[in-house]
Amino acid sequence: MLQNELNMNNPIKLGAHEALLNIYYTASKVKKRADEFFRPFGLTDVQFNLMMLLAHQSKKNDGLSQARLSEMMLVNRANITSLIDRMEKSDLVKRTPAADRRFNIVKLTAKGKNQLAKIEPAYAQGVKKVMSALSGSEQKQLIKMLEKVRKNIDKS
Amino acid sequence: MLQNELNMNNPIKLGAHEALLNIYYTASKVKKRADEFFRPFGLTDVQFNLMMLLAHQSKKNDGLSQARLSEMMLVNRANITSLIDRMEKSDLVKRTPAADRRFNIVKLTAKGKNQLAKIEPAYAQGVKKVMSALSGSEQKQLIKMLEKVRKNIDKS
DNA sequence: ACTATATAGTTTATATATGAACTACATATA
DNA sequence: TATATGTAGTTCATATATAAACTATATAGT
Repeated sequence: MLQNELNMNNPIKLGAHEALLNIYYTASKVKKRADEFFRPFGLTDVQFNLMMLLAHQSKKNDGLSQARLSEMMLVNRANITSLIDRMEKSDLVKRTPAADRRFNIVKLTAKGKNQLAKIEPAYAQGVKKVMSALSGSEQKQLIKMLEKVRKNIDKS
Repeated sequence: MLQNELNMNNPIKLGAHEALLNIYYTASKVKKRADEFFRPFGLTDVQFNLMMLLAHQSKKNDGLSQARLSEMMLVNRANITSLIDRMEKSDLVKRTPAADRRFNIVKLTAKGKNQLAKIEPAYAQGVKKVMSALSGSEQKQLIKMLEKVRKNIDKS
C-alpha cells in the first residue's frame, strides 16, 4: 500500500488519485532500478533505450531521424539534441546527413552496437525478473488498462 | 497498442518489456497532462504534489522536514533543497527551524494555502476524469498489480 | 517563380533528478 | 567525556525534460 511504502501519516482519500499515484510511483521505481542496472556500463536508461530503438526500430538498420526518436521516446525535440550530443561524445552513435537536408540520420557506431549486444541479454533477463511479479495474463490485463488510461488522456 | 501509439516500425518482442514500457509511457503521459494542467497557475506538478503533502500529510498541520518530503516523493534529498529554494522564492512555502537543529520544518505560507485551496478541487476532478477510463474495481486491480511489481523491485 | 507554411534541428532559460563530497548537529558507546 | 557513527541539509557536476525563439530547408498554393 502506497501510504505505508511512503511512510505517510494519512491515507490517500480519493481512490482515483491513489491509482494515478500508483502508476507514477511504480514508473519512478522502475526507472531507478533501470538506472542502477545501467550505471556499471556507464549508460543511463534513456541512452540505452535510444540505442534499442536504433537497433530494432529502423528499417534495414539505416538509422532514425531525431524527430522519429523524439516521437518514440515521447520527449521534446530539444531534448534529443543534447542527448545525441552526449552520446556522440562517448562514441555510441553518430549523426549522418540525409538527402532532405533538414534531417540528421542517427546511427549506432561499432562501439554502440558492441555495447548493446553485450548488455541486451542481461537487460531482457532483468525485465523478465521484475515483471515476473505478474503472470502473463495479468501483464496483458495491465497493458489493456494502461492503454485505456492513455487513450483517455489523449481525449482530454 | 504502444507500437502504434509511438508509430514504431516493429513490434516489441518481449511481452514483459511491453508491460514495463506501458507503465513507463503511461506515467510519462500522466505527468505531461498534469504539467499542462498546472502551468496556467504558474506551478509544476512536482510543486503541487509537495504542497498537497504539506497540507494532508503533516500531523496537526505543523509542517514536514525535507527528509520526510524526499521520502514521500521518492526523490533524493539534494533535489528537495533546490525545489524548496524555488518555492520559497515564489512565496509558496517557508523553512522554519526545528528543536533538533539538523532539521528544517517546511510549511505552507498563507499564499501557498490559498493557491492550494483554489486549485485542489479542479485537480481532484481532473484526476477522476483521467482515471474514469477504468471502473472502480479495475482501479483496485491496477493498484494491486503495480504493488506486486514494486515489491518485486524492492527484492531485487 | 513567389510566397506562405510546415518541418527538422539547435539554442537558451529553467525545472527536476541523481551521486558524491561536504558541513552541522545529534547520539551511542567506550 | 571523548570519539565514532549516523542523520539532515547543502553544494557541485551532470543528465534529462520542457517551452520558446531561432535557423535552415522543403513544399504547397497562387
